[in-house]
Amino acid sequence: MRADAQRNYDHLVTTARAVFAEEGPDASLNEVARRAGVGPGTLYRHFPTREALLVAVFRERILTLCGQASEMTLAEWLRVFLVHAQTDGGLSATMASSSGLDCHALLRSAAGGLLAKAQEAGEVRADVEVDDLFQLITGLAQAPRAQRLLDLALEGVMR
Amino acid sequence: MRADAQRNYDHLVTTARAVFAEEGPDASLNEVARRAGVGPGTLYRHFPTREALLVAVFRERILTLCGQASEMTLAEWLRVFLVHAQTDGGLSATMASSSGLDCHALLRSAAGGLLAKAQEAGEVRADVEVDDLFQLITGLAQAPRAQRLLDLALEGVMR
DNA sequence: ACCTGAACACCGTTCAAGT
DNA sequence: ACCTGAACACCGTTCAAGT
Repeated sequence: MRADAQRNYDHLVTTARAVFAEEGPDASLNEVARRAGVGPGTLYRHFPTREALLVAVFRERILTLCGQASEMTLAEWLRVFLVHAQTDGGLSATMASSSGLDCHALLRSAAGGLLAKAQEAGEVRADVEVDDLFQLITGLAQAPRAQRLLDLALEGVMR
Repeated sequence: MRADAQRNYDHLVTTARAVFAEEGPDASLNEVARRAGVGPGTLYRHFPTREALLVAVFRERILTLCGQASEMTLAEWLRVFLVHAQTDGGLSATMASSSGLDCHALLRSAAGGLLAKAQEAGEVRADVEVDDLFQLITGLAQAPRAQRLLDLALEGVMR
Protein backbone atom coordinates (compact mmCIF):
# COMPACT_ATOMS: atom_id res chain seq x y z
CA MET A 1 0.00 0.00 0.00
CA ARG A 2 1.44 3.32 -1.08
CA ALA A 3 1.93 5.98 1.57
CA ASP A 4 -0.75 8.34 0.23
CA ALA A 5 -3.17 5.45 -0.13
CA GLN A 6 -2.63 4.46 3.49
CA ARG A 7 -3.15 8.05 4.55
CA ASN A 8 -6.38 8.29 2.61
CA TYR A 9 -7.58 5.01 4.03
CA ASP A 10 -6.99 6.06 7.61
CA HIS A 11 -8.47 9.49 7.11
CA LEU A 12 -11.57 7.99 5.51
CA VAL A 13 -12.12 5.70 8.49
CA THR A 14 -11.72 8.56 10.95
CA THR A 15 -14.02 10.83 8.98
CA ALA A 16 -16.59 8.09 8.52
CA ARG A 17 -16.63 7.44 12.25
CA ALA A 18 -17.53 11.08 12.86
CA VAL A 19 -20.12 11.22 10.09
CA PHE A 20 -21.78 7.97 11.17
CA ALA A 21 -21.88 9.25 14.73
CA GLU A 22 -23.63 12.41 13.56
CA GLU A 23 -25.99 11.08 10.95
CA GLY A 24 -26.31 7.36 11.56
CA PRO A 25 -25.23 4.40 9.45
CA ASP A 26 -27.22 5.61 6.43
CA ALA A 27 -25.19 8.78 6.13
CA SER A 28 -24.17 9.87 2.65
CA LEU A 29 -20.95 8.27 1.46
CA ASN A 30 -20.36 11.19 -0.85
CA GLU A 31 -20.30 13.42 2.17
CA VAL A 32 -17.81 11.19 3.91
CA ALA A 33 -15.57 11.51 0.85
CA ARG A 34 -16.16 15.26 0.69
CA ARG A 35 -15.28 15.80 4.34
CA ALA A 36 -12.24 13.55 4.00
CA GLY A 37 -11.13 15.67 1.05
CA VAL A 38 -11.01 12.84 -1.46
CA GLY A 39 -13.04 12.00 -4.52
CA PRO A 40 -15.88 9.51 -4.23
CA GLY A 41 -13.92 7.09 -6.40
CA THR A 42 -11.19 6.89 -3.78
CA LEU A 43 -13.69 5.94 -1.11
CA TYR A 44 -15.23 3.27 -3.32
CA ARG A 45 -11.93 1.59 -4.15
CA HIS A 46 -10.94 1.34 -0.51
CA PHE A 47 -14.41 0.31 0.59
CA PRO A 48 -16.39 -1.32 -2.18
CA THR A 49 -19.55 -1.47 -0.07
CA ARG A 50 -21.01 0.62 2.71
CA GLU A 51 -20.71 -2.41 4.98
CA ALA A 52 -16.97 -2.61 4.37
CA LEU A 53 -16.65 0.94 5.65
CA LEU A 54 -18.89 0.25 8.63
CA VAL A 55 -16.81 -2.77 9.56
CA ALA A 56 -13.59 -0.76 9.37
CA VAL A 57 -15.12 1.94 11.56
CA PHE A 58 -16.46 -0.36 14.24
CA ARG A 59 -13.88 -3.13 14.21
CA GLU A 60 -12.04 -1.78 17.27
CA ARG A 61 -15.25 -1.51 19.21
CA ILE A 62 -16.18 -5.07 18.36
CA LEU A 63 -12.82 -6.41 19.42
CA THR A 64 -13.18 -4.65 22.77
CA LEU A 65 -16.62 -6.15 23.23
CA CYS A 66 -15.25 -9.63 22.57
CA GLY A 67 -12.45 -9.08 25.05
CA GLN A 68 -14.91 -8.20 27.79
CA ALA A 69 -16.83 -11.45 27.44
CA SER A 70 -14.65 -13.41 29.84
CA GLU A 71 -15.37 -11.05 32.75
CA MET A 72 -19.14 -11.04 32.39
CA THR A 73 -22.23 -13.20 32.61
CA LEU A 74 -24.21 -13.81 29.45
CA ALA A 75 -26.97 -11.41 30.47
CA GLU A 76 -24.51 -8.63 31.31
CA TRP A 77 -22.65 -9.07 28.06
CA LEU A 78 -25.84 -9.04 26.01
CA ARG A 79 -26.81 -5.76 27.62
CA VAL A 80 -23.48 -4.20 26.70
CA PHE A 81 -23.75 -5.62 23.21
CA LEU A 82 -27.17 -4.03 22.90
CA VAL A 83 -25.84 -0.65 24.00
CA HIS A 84 -23.29 -0.76 21.18
CA ALA A 85 -25.84 -1.96 18.64
CA GLN A 86 -28.12 0.90 19.69
CA THR A 87 -25.65 3.77 19.74
CA ASP A 88 -24.22 2.95 16.34
CA GLY A 89 -26.59 1.12 14.08
CA GLY A 90 -23.52 0.12 12.14
CA LEU A 91 -22.80 -2.75 14.42
CA SER A 92 -25.88 -4.56 13.22
CA ALA A 93 -24.90 -4.08 9.60
CA THR A 94 -21.41 -5.28 10.45
CA MET A 95 -22.81 -8.55 11.68
CA ALA A 96 -24.41 -9.30 8.33
CA SER A 97 -21.50 -8.20 6.17
CA SER A 98 -19.19 -10.67 4.50
CA SER A 99 -16.26 -8.28 4.82
CA GLY A 100 -16.69 -8.52 8.58
CA LEU A 101 -16.30 -12.27 8.66
CA ASP A 102 -13.47 -12.19 11.19
CA CYS A 103 -15.43 -9.86 13.49
CA HIS A 104 -18.42 -12.08 13.12
CA ALA A 105 -16.41 -15.17 14.05
CA LEU A 106 -14.94 -13.45 17.09
CA LEU A 107 -18.35 -12.34 18.32
CA ARG A 108 -19.66 -15.82 17.70
CA SER A 109 -17.02 -17.48 19.79
CA ALA A 110 -17.35 -14.90 22.58
CA ALA A 111 -21.11 -15.32 22.76
CA GLY A 112 -20.87 -19.07 22.27
CA GLY A 113 -18.62 -19.48 25.28
CA LEU A 114 -20.87 -17.46 27.55
CA LEU A 115 -23.94 -19.28 26.29
CA ALA A 116 -22.48 -22.74 26.83
CA LYS A 117 -21.46 -21.87 30.38
CA ALA A 118 -24.91 -20.50 31.20
CA GLN A 119 -26.60 -23.54 29.73
CA GLU A 120 -24.40 -25.93 31.71
CA ALA A 121 -25.35 -24.04 34.84
CA GLY A 122 -29.00 -24.49 33.89
CA GLU A 123 -29.57 -20.74 33.72
CA VAL A 124 -30.52 -20.69 30.06
CA ARG A 125 -32.79 -22.98 28.09
CA ALA A 126 -30.91 -25.74 26.30
CA ASP A 127 -32.48 -25.06 22.90
CA VAL A 128 -31.22 -21.47 22.64
CA GLU A 129 -28.55 -20.90 19.98
CA VAL A 130 -26.00 -18.17 19.41
CA ASP A 131 -27.86 -16.95 16.33
CA ASP A 132 -31.01 -16.54 18.40
CA LEU A 133 -29.16 -14.11 20.61
CA PHE A 134 -27.52 -12.17 17.76
CA GLN A 135 -30.76 -11.76 15.88
CA LEU A 136 -32.60 -10.83 19.03
CA ILE A 137 -30.08 -8.12 19.86
CA THR A 138 -29.85 -6.66 16.38
CA GLY A 139 -33.62 -6.74 16.03
CA LEU A 140 -34.32 -5.08 19.35
CA ALA A 141 -31.58 -2.50 18.83
CA GLN A 142 -33.79 -0.69 16.30
CA ALA A 143 -36.71 -0.42 18.72
CA PRO A 144 -37.26 2.31 21.31
CA ARG A 145 -36.69 1.22 24.91
CA ALA A 146 -34.53 -1.61 23.65
CA GLN A 147 -33.01 -2.46 27.04
CA ARG A 148 -36.46 -2.85 28.55
CA LEU A 149 -37.41 -5.19 25.72
CA LEU A 150 -34.26 -7.23 26.22
CA ASP A 151 -35.07 -7.69 29.88
CA LEU A 152 -38.53 -8.78 28.86
CA ALA A 153 -37.17 -11.31 26.38
CA LEU A 154 -34.66 -12.67 28.86
CA GLU A 155 -37.20 -13.13 31.63
CA GLY A 156 -40.07 -14.03 29.35
CA VAL A 157 -43.34 -12.23 28.77
CA MET A 158 -45.41 -15.21 29.86
CA ARG A 159 -45.16 -16.46 33.38
CA MET B 1 -63.57 15.66 -3.26
CA ARG B 2 -63.87 16.04 -7.01
CA ALA B 3 -64.53 12.91 -9.03
CA ASP B 4 -61.13 12.85 -10.75
CA ALA B 5 -59.39 13.48 -7.44
CA GLN B 6 -61.19 10.54 -5.87
CA ARG B 7 -60.24 8.38 -8.82
CA ASN B 8 -56.59 9.40 -8.54
CA TYR B 9 -56.61 8.77 -4.80
CA ASP B 10 -57.99 5.26 -5.15
CA HIS B 11 -55.72 4.39 -8.03
CA LEU B 12 -52.68 5.62 -6.10
CA VAL B 13 -53.54 3.41 -3.13
CA THR B 14 -54.03 0.37 -5.35
CA THR B 15 -50.81 1.02 -7.24
CA ALA B 16 -48.88 1.68 -4.07
CA ARG B 17 -50.09 -1.60 -2.61
CA ALA B 18 -48.63 -3.45 -5.59
CA VAL B 19 -45.37 -1.51 -5.59
CA PHE B 20 -44.84 -1.91 -1.84
CA ALA B 21 -45.53 -5.62 -2.20
CA GLU B 22 -42.87 -5.86 -4.90
CA GLU B 23 -40.19 -3.58 -3.56
CA GLY B 24 -40.90 -3.14 0.12
CA PRO B 25 -41.92 -0.05 2.08
CA ASP B 26 -38.91 1.95 0.84
CA ALA B 27 -40.03 1.75 -2.77
CA SER B 28 -39.70 4.89 -4.85
CA LEU B 29 -42.69 7.20 -4.56
CA ASN B 30 -41.92 8.63 -7.97
CA GLU B 31 -42.38 5.17 -9.39
CA VAL B 32 -45.71 4.78 -7.64
CA ALA B 33 -46.82 8.02 -9.26
CA ARG B 34 -45.41 6.94 -12.62
CA ARG B 35 -47.19 3.60 -12.56
CA ALA B 36 -50.41 5.25 -11.43
CA GLY B 37 -50.11 7.59 -14.39
CA VAL B 38 -50.10 10.80 -12.35
CA GLY B 39 -47.48 13.44 -11.67
CA PRO B 40 -45.48 13.27 -8.47
CA GLY B 41 -47.18 16.43 -7.25
CA THR B 42 -50.54 14.68 -7.28
CA LEU B 43 -49.21 11.91 -5.08
CA TYR B 44 -47.71 14.40 -2.64
CA ARG B 45 -50.89 16.39 -2.21
CA HIS B 46 -52.95 13.31 -1.45
CA PHE B 47 -50.26 11.81 0.76
CA PRO B 48 -47.95 14.44 2.23
CA THR B 49 -45.66 11.80 3.74
CA ARG B 50 -44.66 8.28 2.85
CA GLU B 51 -46.28 7.13 6.09
CA ALA B 52 -49.61 8.59 5.06
CA LEU B 53 -49.52 6.44 1.95
CA LEU B 54 -48.48 3.37 3.93
CA VAL B 55 -51.34 3.86 6.33
CA ALA B 56 -53.83 4.18 3.48
CA VAL B 57 -52.48 1.00 1.92
CA PHE B 58 -52.54 -1.10 5.05
CA ARG B 59 -55.54 0.31 6.87
CA GLU B 60 -57.85 -2.49 5.80
CA ARG B 61 -55.39 -5.11 6.92
CA ILE B 62 -55.05 -3.45 10.30
CA LEU B 63 -58.78 -3.28 10.81
CA THR B 64 -59.05 -7.00 10.06
CA LEU B 65 -56.31 -7.73 12.56
CA CYS B 66 -58.16 -5.77 15.23
CA GLY B 67 -61.36 -7.62 14.48
CA GLN B 68 -59.70 -10.98 15.01
CA ALA B 69 -58.52 -10.11 18.51
CA SER B 70 -61.70 -11.25 20.24
CA GLU B 71 -61.37 -14.82 18.95
CA MET B 72 -57.74 -15.33 19.94
CA THR B 73 -55.42 -15.57 22.90
CA LEU B 74 -52.78 -12.89 23.32
CA ALA B 75 -49.99 -15.17 22.13
CA GLU B 76 -51.89 -16.23 19.04
CA TRP B 77 -52.78 -12.68 18.15
CA LEU B 78 -49.20 -11.50 18.59
CA ARG B 79 -48.05 -14.18 16.19
CA VAL B 80 -50.53 -13.07 13.55
CA PHE B 81 -49.56 -9.46 14.15
CA LEU B 82 -45.94 -10.42 13.61
CA VAL B 83 -46.75 -12.16 10.33
CA HIS B 84 -48.32 -8.95 9.04
CA ALA B 85 -45.47 -6.81 10.30
CA GLN B 86 -43.03 -9.15 8.56
CA THR B 87 -44.69 -9.50 5.19
CA ASP B 88 -45.20 -5.80 4.74
CA GLY B 89 -42.72 -3.67 6.60
CA GLY B 90 -45.23 -0.88 6.19
CA LEU B 91 -47.22 -1.98 9.16
CA SER B 92 -44.40 -1.02 11.48
CA ALA B 93 -44.12 2.41 9.93
CA THR B 94 -47.88 2.77 10.21
CA MET B 95 -47.66 2.29 13.95
CA ALA B 96 -45.36 5.27 14.34
CA SER B 97 -47.19 7.58 11.96
CA SER B 98 -49.41 10.38 13.18
CA SER B 99 -51.67 10.03 10.17
CA GLY B 100 -52.46 6.52 11.39
CA LEU B 101 -53.67 7.66 14.77
CA ASP B 102 -57.01 5.92 14.47
CA CYS B 103 -55.36 2.65 13.42
CA HIS B 104 -52.98 3.00 16.27
CA ALA B 105 -55.80 3.51 18.74
CA LEU B 106 -57.67 0.50 17.42
CA LEU B 107 -54.62 -1.74 17.68
CA ARG B 108 -54.00 -0.39 21.14
CA SER B 109 -57.42 -1.25 22.39
CA ALA B 110 -57.38 -4.68 20.74
CA ALA B 111 -54.03 -5.55 22.27
CA GLY B 112 -54.93 -3.94 25.57
CA GLY B 113 -58.01 -6.10 25.96
CA LEU B 114 -56.12 -9.31 25.30
CA LEU B 115 -53.31 -8.28 27.60
CA ALA B 116 -55.60 -7.42 30.49
CA LYS B 117 -57.39 -10.73 30.21
CA ALA B 118 -54.12 -12.67 30.12
CA GLN B 119 -52.80 -10.79 33.12
CA GLU B 120 -55.95 -11.42 35.13
CA ALA B 121 -55.56 -15.10 34.37
CA GLY B 122 -51.99 -14.91 35.64
CA GLU B 123 -50.57 -15.98 32.29
CA VAL B 124 -48.60 -12.80 31.67
CA ARG B 125 -46.42 -10.80 34.03
CA ALA B 126 -48.25 -7.91 35.62
CA ASP B 127 -45.65 -5.29 34.66
CA VAL B 128 -45.95 -5.85 30.91
CA GLU B 129 -47.52 -2.96 29.01
CA VAL B 130 -49.12 -2.67 25.59
CA ASP B 131 -46.22 -0.61 24.29
CA ASP B 132 -43.81 -3.35 25.29
CA LEU B 133 -45.65 -5.72 23.02
CA PHE B 134 -45.91 -3.29 20.09
CA GLN B 135 -42.24 -2.39 20.21
CA LEU B 136 -41.24 -6.00 20.61
CA ILE B 137 -43.25 -7.02 17.55
CA THR B 138 -42.12 -4.18 15.33
CA GLY B 139 -38.51 -4.66 16.42
CA LEU B 140 -38.48 -8.40 15.85
CA ALA B 141 -40.30 -8.08 12.53
CA GLN B 142 -37.11 -6.78 10.91
CA ALA B 143 -35.04 -9.75 12.07
CA PRO B 144 -34.67 -13.08 10.30
CA ARG B 145 -36.52 -15.97 11.98
CA ALA B 146 -38.78 -13.48 13.69
CA GLN B 147 -41.37 -16.02 14.81
CA ARG B 148 -38.70 -18.08 16.54
CA LEU B 149 -37.49 -14.95 18.33
CA LEU B 150 -41.01 -14.10 19.41
CA ASP B 151 -41.46 -17.56 20.93
CA LEU B 152 -38.16 -17.04 22.71
CA ALA B 153 -39.27 -13.69 24.09
CA LEU B 154 -42.63 -15.02 25.20
CA GLU B 155 -41.17 -18.02 26.99
CA GLY B 156 -38.03 -16.28 28.14
CA VAL B 157 -34.42 -17.00 27.31
CA MET B 158 -33.48 -17.53 30.92
CA ARG B 159 -35.04 -20.37 32.81
C1' DA C 1 -60.21 22.82 -7.26
C1' DC C 2 -57.15 19.85 -8.96
C1' DC C 3 -53.47 18.20 -11.98
C1' DT C 4 -49.08 18.46 -14.53
C1' DG C 5 -44.37 17.89 -15.15
C1' DA C 6 -40.17 20.53 -15.33
C1' DA C 7 -36.88 21.76 -11.97
C1' DC C 8 -33.84 21.51 -7.83
C1' DA C 9 -30.72 19.49 -4.75
C1' DC C 10 -29.39 15.43 -3.54
C1' DC C 11 -27.85 10.36 -3.69
C1' DG C 12 -24.84 6.00 -5.06
C1' DT C 13 -21.78 4.51 -8.40
C1' DT C 14 -18.66 4.37 -12.42
C1' DC C 15 -14.83 5.40 -15.29
C1' DA C 16 -11.90 8.02 -18.43
C1' DA C 17 -8.27 11.01 -17.62
C1' DG C 18 -4.60 12.43 -15.02
C1' DT C 19 -0.20 12.15 -11.77
C1' DA D 1 -0.36 2.34 -8.53
C1' DC D 2 -3.39 5.44 -7.06
C1' DC D 3 -6.34 9.56 -7.29
C1' DT D 4 -9.62 12.82 -9.39
C1' DG D 5 -13.92 14.59 -10.38
C1' DA D 6 -17.19 14.89 -14.09
C1' DA D 7 -20.95 12.11 -15.46
C1' DC D 8 -25.02 9.00 -15.20
C1' DA D 9 -29.26 7.41 -13.53
C1' DC D 10 -31.77 7.78 -9.90
C1' DC D 11 -34.27 9.77 -5.66
C1' DG D 12 -37.64 13.02 -2.80
C1' DT D 13 -39.83 17.25 -3.06
C1' DT D 14 -41.57 21.72 -4.72
C1' DC D 15 -44.07 24.95 -7.42
C1' DA D 16 -45.32 27.75 -11.39
C1' DA D 17 -48.29 26.97 -15.03
C1' DG D 18 -52.16 24.97 -16.85
C1' DT D 19 -57.28 23.06 -17.14
